[in-house]
Amino acid sequence: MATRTDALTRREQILKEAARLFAERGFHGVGVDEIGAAVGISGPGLYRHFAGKDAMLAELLVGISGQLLTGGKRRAAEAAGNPEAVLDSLVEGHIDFALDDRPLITLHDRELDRLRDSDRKLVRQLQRQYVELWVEVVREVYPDLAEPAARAAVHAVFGLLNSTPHMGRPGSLPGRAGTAALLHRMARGAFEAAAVSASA
Amino acid sequence: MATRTDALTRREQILKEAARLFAERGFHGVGVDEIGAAVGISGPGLYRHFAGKDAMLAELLVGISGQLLTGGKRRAAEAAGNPEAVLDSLVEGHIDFALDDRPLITLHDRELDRLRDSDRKLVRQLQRQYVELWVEVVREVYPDLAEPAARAAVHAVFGLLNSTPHMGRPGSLPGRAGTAALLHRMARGAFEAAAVSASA
DNA sequence: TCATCTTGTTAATGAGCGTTAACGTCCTGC
DNA sequence: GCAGGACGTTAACGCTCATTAACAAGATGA
Repeated sequence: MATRTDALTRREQILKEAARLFAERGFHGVGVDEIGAAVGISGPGLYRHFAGKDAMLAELLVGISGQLLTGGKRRAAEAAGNPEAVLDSLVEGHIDFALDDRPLITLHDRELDRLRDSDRKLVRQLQRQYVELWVEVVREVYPDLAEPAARAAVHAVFGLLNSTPHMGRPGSLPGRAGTAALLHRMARGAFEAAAVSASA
Repeated sequence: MATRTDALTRREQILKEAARLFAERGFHGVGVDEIGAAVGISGPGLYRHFAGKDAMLAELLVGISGQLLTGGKRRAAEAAGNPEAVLDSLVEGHIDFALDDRPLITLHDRELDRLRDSDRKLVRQLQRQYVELWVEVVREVYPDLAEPAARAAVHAVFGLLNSTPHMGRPGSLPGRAGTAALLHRMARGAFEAAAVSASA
């Protein structure tokens, strides 16, 4: 039994490879044999670890949404009382996630509809809570922003931050730190610009 | 034979419904019978109009990329000599597209991998040209922005503008005009913020 | 030493689905 | 008025693919 120190458990290996493959070719586009092959076992051996292909996707998506929400809440609590700092921390956390787990980010808004009703509802609820967390903070930093506009702005900034999978992999970028800084500035600039509607 | 005035040709009906269904449930997630049913004919009747399911997706994606590029070139030519105006016009055109053809925007960066090699290459080439068009204009407006950063910024703004499908359909938005204006301000604000790296 | 759990394997099953065949019908133009 | 194309229909084929069955082999522990 693989412990904490030596790499990943078989289950975790499978989830990681499945995430990569799902992100590359879509849930329906990848077969169980391929997922098995990616971890060195073949085909139906996966069923010793998961109830089915659907269960892998469900666990991935619920995990993503949960991680985002949990991390967001933690950051909000850490910088509580300082909305500017909370917003910066949320942006930073989301960027880390987008840069470090590109396949998961891709899955996150691409394969949600393939889930069983109950799982989909759960994921949507987690996503909604995450959005609301952002909306609240954004409205504290920019009080002039009405709630519908704030919500739209938050979705737009998510789109901005989640664009990392579309950027060519290696050399065309300013490096990880530079990309993170660029995205951070752009996100804050986008919110700032969204809020100037108060003057009109 | 349906002419320009009365609604859509059968082919166009099919493409429209196929786009909607592909966007909702993914290319592999929707069957030809469903597409047929959506236009009132059933299943294999589609093969009188298209060589196959793949051909529908190919025509949709090539069409999208082509429209975006053509429109972008036209706008660049119309406002030539005034980079600020060109950039605003590009942003406006992209927003119109994102708001009026949400299903197509969704397909655009979701199902590209399901194409035959030749079609995929064509679409990628059109997309690349479109990106380059933006990058050139952005670098004229913000000369301090290095090319890799400009390219990353363009992708990020595409992500921002293409976020419309994630916003709840009707009442939660500030209305079409308001949403368009909001997205426009945010896009410009994001570029502006991207460019302030020169001061650091 | 022997039951048992874990973790695999390969072969079979069965459903879903894209595609083709074979066959009608209506409209059009000579 | 009738040949032929445009446009549909239903039935059948064949392939892919998730899932299950049946079976094996190494570790564990009484």
